[in-house]
Amino acid sequence: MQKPLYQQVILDLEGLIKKMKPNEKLPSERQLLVKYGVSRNTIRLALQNLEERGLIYRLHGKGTFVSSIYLDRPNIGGIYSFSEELTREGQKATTQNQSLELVMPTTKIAEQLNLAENEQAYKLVRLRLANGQPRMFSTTYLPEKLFPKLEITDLRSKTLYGVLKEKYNQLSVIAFEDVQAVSLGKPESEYLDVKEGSPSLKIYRKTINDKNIPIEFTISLARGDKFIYRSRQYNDLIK
Amino acid sequence: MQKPLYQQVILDLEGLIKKMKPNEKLPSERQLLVKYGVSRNTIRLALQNLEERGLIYRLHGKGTFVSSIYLDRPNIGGIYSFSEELTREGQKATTQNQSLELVMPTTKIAEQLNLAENEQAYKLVRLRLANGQPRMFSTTYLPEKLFPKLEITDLRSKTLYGVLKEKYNQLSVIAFEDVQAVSLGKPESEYLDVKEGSPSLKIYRKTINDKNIPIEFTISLARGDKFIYRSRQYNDLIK
DNA sequence: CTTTTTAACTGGTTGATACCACTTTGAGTT
DNA sequence: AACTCAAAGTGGTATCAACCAGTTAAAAAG
Repeated sequence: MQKPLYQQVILDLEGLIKKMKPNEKLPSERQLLVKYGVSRNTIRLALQNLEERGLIYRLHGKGTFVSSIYLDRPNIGGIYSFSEELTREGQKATTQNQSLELVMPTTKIAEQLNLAENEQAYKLVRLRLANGQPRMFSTTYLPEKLFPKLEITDLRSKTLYGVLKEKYNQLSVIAFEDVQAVSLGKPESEYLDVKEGSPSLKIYRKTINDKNIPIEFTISLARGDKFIYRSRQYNDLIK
Repeated sequence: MQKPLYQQVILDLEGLIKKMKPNEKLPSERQLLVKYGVSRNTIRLALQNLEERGLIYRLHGKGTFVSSIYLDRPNIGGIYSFSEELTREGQKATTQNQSLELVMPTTKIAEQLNLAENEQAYKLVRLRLANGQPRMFSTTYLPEKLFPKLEITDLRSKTLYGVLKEKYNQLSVIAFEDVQAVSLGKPESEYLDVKEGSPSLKIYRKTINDKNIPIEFTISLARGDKFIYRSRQYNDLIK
């Protein structure tokens, strides 16, 4: 049971890229095709994947090059993780797990998680703090069928993603996030320890696994004055 | 001078998707191939693009489905291609170029653009509208040495990125963006036609070209009730 | 020697074909 | 009626071939 060819090419090219300098030119597609003994389609599949993840960029008529950002920023393309972001800034991140319960989701949530009529979901409410100060208030929904017997005690020593990965063997691959600016209502403002009506980031996140199946849907509220959302956008759009 | 086939397919499928419900099944690749009279390669190219942009998702052995990624959809976000994203949604995107002047940037701006002590920058102020309604107020700084003799008339018929690419051969590759929630002050609230103190997204963007040189720094304010910022985060795993 | 043109690169698009891996369905068996 | 399993359908991987569209450098022209 061997991995697909294009994934083998990806792995090899990743090693090659790591040894190269930013903006250095990679072998052309036709050279790679000979080197690996595969078709050009397969090479292009691999390159496309590397481009999507920001490791390389391609210029029509010129060639394929190592992206510069990758080397400077180790966390490139990684799924956004609250604790990782904070520890990188030297702050201490803690999480208060407020509650975990099995609920019948609203139609909107069920739609996001691809749940059928009578399927339930876990509702996890968390408060994230930095240096003991509230930063983000999150409500997470997880399909019950994917994570049977999830316990709040599972989350005592591990992060949520750690539990999903180790206990349920669920790997998140892509997260879609929508970010909006809102005014805080009363209950949330109390959680975040700010005045009612304060500006806040409302973040919707939907995470899917490698089978394109949704494994998580989270709605977060973050303090506008203490929280910055960071992202990187790659220019791969059609012109 | 015709658009590539797969892009025509994309446009047509976008129209189809808009009429469908979340999680509804699309025609199979082999059905689409007959319908459009193109090869399966072309169909898959189109579907792959739609999948990347989160409009559809595919399940091995089951089919291709309409994504539920759009939430309330008051607007589609992604500052990166404001006009393209909007026209794709069937909305009419327009830009009012308020002013363009050559200025001596603040140290903060100069730092972002890698400018030396006495180097100047163009300051471009724009108001972006959707269906005639103000959505985003942007102030953009461009290094004068990279874009000599930039004229506001250049922007009459083309987008900013179009001008940068065609007149100056500058290709943006990566944009770093920081997003924050703020309350709008008086002048900005008037521009965006909302009450003072309304929640707003403040977006800092730094764009870098293929030589790793900063070519643009923009600070934007977007209406919190009408603008959603969307991003996609990839995990390190190979799909 | 400078300019122009051509040829040889580069990645981008498209077609045709085949088989693999996973899911659902339905015919056949028990 | 329930079960088994083959067939048909789905997207995923892979090859071969050809041409298009930008870019660059070498050859030809002035």
